[in-house]
Amino acid sequence: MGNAPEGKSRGHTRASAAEGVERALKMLEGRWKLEILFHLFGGNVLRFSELDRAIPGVSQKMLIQQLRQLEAEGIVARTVYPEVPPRVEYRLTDWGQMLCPALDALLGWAAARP
Amino acid sequence: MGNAPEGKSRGHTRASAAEGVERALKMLEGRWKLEILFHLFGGNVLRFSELDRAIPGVSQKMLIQQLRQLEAEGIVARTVYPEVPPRVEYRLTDWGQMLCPALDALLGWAAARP
DNA sequence: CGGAATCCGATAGGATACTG
DNA sequence: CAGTATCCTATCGGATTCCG
Repeated sequence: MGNAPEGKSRGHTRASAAEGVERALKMLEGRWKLEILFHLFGGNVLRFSELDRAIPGVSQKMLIQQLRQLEAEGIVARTVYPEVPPRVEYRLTDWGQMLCPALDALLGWAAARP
Repeated sequence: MGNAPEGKSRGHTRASAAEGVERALKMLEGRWKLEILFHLFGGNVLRFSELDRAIPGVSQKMLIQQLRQLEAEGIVARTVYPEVPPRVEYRLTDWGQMLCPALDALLGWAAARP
């Protein structure tokens, strides 16, 4: 492709790397997603109402919206127990758990700010 | 604080880690920021017009806006040469360069999607 | 060349009320 | 309990025009 001065860790082109990271970031964008994720990291399993109470300021609409998006992306798993009253539990998928070190790298970078 | 099942890599509380990552992500949010960053990674130094041409679809307004935000956050450095016609160059700061491995971690995670 | 200023539509997110 | 549905606002981003 003309010029590739030197590769970054993998064999991506600048364009595809930008797109890939962009897609990854899009999955995490949203006012409440990170807060949800950090409550679920470590294998925690929480019900809708527990998340609602654990995250101050979130509305039910936003909470369910962000959860649904995380679920659609395969980061969060949703389990419905056919009981009455209804019980729904949220946890991270295996892949979702793998986000932790990546976010930690980002946190480390932010902490290194001059 | 009641319960701390087990810490993640560092000594952060869930709340502060979420906030920290949230701040980091906010710096990278914006339609064109990643594309800008990937053009500057590796020590590349580009003029405004070069970035403009290198990033198809971006308007001057958006380009300058995203550049200004990256500059304000200390990720990008802007150098003005008092010539005529004017010349302005953009490059990453040292700290900005350090973003690369963190984004690569994110890319690696995205690539591991089941 | 490297912007700034203005207008304008789309979307993200908040408040509130209602439901199976 | 775990959501829907509706309305409303603020911010984001695009298009265009003008300036030193």
